[in-house]
Amino acid sequence: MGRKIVQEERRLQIIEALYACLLKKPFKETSIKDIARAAGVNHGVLHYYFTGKEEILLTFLDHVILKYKTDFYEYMAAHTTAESTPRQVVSQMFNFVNHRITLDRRLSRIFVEIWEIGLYDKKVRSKLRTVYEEWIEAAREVIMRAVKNETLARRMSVSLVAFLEGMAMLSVILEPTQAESAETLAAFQKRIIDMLG
Amino acid sequence: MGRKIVQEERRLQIIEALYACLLKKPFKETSIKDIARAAGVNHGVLHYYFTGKEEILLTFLDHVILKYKTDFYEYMAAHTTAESTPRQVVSQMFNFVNHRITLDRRLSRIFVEIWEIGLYDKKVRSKLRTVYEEWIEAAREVIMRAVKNETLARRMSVSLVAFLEGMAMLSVILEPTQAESAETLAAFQKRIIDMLG
Amino acid sequence: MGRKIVQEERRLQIIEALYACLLKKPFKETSIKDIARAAGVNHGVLHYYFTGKEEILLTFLDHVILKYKTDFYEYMAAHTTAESTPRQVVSQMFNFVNHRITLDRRLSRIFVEIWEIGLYDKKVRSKLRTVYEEWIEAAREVIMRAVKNETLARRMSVSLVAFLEGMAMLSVILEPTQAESAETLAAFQKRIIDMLG
Amino acid sequence: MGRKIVQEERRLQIIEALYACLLKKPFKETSIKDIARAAGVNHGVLHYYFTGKEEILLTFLDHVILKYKTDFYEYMAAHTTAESTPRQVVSQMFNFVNHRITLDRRLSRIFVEIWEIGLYDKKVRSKLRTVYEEWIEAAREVIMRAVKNETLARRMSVSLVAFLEGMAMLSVILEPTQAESAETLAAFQKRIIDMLG
DNA sequence: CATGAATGAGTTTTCATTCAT
DNA sequence: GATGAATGAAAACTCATTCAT
Repeated sequence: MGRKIVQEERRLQIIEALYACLLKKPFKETSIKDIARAAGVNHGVLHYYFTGKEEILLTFLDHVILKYKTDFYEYMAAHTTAESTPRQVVSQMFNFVNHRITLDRRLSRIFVEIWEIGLYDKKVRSKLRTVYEEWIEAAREVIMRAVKNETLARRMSVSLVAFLEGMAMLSVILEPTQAESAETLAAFQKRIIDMLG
Repeated sequence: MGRKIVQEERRLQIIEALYACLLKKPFKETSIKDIARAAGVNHGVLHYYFTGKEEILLTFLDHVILKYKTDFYEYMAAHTTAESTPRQVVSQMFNFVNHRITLDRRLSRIFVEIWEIGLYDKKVRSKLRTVYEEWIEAAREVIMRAVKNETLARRMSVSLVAFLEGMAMLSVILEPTQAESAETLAAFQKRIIDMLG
Repeated sequence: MGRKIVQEERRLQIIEALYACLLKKPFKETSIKDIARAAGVNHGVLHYYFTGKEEILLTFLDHVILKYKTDFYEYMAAHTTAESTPRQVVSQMFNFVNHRITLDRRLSRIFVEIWEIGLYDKKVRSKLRTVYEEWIEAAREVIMRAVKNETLARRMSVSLVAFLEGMAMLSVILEPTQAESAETLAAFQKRIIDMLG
Repeated sequence: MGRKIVQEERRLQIIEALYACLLKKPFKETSIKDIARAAGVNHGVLHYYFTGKEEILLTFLDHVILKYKTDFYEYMAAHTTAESTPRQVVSQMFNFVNHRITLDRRLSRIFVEIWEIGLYDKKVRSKLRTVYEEWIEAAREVIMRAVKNETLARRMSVSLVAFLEGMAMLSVILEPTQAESAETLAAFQKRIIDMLG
């Protein structure tokens, strides 16, 4: 019993160490020993709790995804009610996404890193695919309440996610001020909200 | 005389080999010997023509950027005239960007790879910054002819580039059909053209 | 506990292997793998215990220096007393230096090697400087007991060390018999002892 | 005819380049291309005029030795006559050796380098052996004129050469001022001259 | 379970040497 | 003769992984 919990804590400790490492170095250049050092454990331990570097990354990814998904639904539950208009719901969705995801430059950096890994790693790509499909689907559902057009809602949600991820990438490369990015996001999203009628 | 040409050809041969390698493996996992093998030359040659792996990448990047920039201006010159309306010009710009860049999945993959490298490599990031700034600027100029509003034109061009790059990334991860992506692009761009009045 | 000892033993084993290698090849031509082979360990081990080739050399140097310094003071303690005359003390010093250092051709070879490394390597030169300054100082102190003249004692000790090291070098190049060298050393040193009055 | 001269000039040009290189880097780290660059010629040329790096060094050594030998005999011829006393001759010998050899730190550095090479390279060691034997013999002859004792003269000359080379080495490692070294040399040599009666 | 010593494959880089032009 | 392109062997170093204690 306690065993399993200790195990889970150790694994958590390790994936948090990976997060810290990824802020400094690309995954490829992050050695098992780097992660172990950051986690404050012996490097042998990592091979005990994980089958290898890849599994650490995959587990890390699962945790990040779960965390943001949970946060999203909690946020939406806290900021919208059954009476909220579609525009209000969409607006709250933008609030969450902007501040918790797109404008979080550290997260953006890590995601650019993960996209790249996903290019060549099937398992990572598969997880990313699920994330984006789920995200697009969530957006589509919210949008559908306003536009009532499947195809249009789907396209709008895909475009939205593409735009947001593109902004995340550009913010990492161009390093504009938060304000600049926030304004561009706001202007774009205002258009969308206007379209919802 | 012939010497300089041989040099340039060899360098070209090598960066083309890098291109081929990047379709299979991330840059970090692509060894000098891999590139040499792909180029059909001895690995020592790569150190003769380049100071190291990084310079090969940087040169590759320069070539790619130059190629697309040249192609873009040639395309625009061939497809627009002084009499073209702003909408026609923007429309042609979309034509080029969609088919030659955003929907070219191989190019998209390579750019995701380069974004990631730029995360930690100053020189690469600096080149990327220039590319995106130039691209945004080019789009802004074209858009300005229609909207006559600096701030708006800038925001629209940033949003456009973010959207296109986001679409490129999503197409790499989600691997939708060309048609799907093309439709999403078209729908989005139609909105923009409509906005130009 | 045992861990630290294993570490120290391995390091010792490795620097002893370096000693053996230096009898055969110059340091520059001695590869990490050569040293590993001589030590009977995997080459990776050398990178585990040392940061690189230079550190192995520096550690080796420290050990050699410490060993001879310790031996010297032990020898002097064993062969002289508070009642020994200055001449007797100087004589014992010569005994030690001749047999343990100057006439040890293997040591001489290694020191010629180290001189050369010190030519271009600051850390090695710095260590050599300390060694020679200490040696000159030790000789000066002993000589001072007899000549009571600072300048003279200093010059005599510098000359002595220069002569001894020159003899070491010549013995390496000319490869005379031990006897020849010993006689030259004895004759020279007899002069010095005579000078002490 | 002219051919041979051109050849000889090229070879000279190359060994002078080696001299320049040796002031900066150890021989082992000096590449053929380094020497070629210093000589202002194509690296292929070096393989045309020499069979390899070693032959360049050997030729260089021959030239240095010849130069100093010639200079020495010229100097002695210019500064002594048949009427000069043995003490005067020895004194002039010291003058030459001190200023042209022992106190020339650049030459000393290069000789430390060459000693080291001679440790492991038979041909170089053989040349060095000849040099030192000749030098000792030259000194012995001069000293013999005063002391009339074969064994003593031999020992004195060996000691002298050992001392001078030891001083050269120490000056390279300890980097004392020229004055300090000159004084130590003078004091030592005064003793010798006094011994000559 | 934890530790850290050991392994060995793999990477970038340097360079003497060769050789076609 | 001169040039510089090409070769391939060898170097230092890194690191995921294994395993005995």
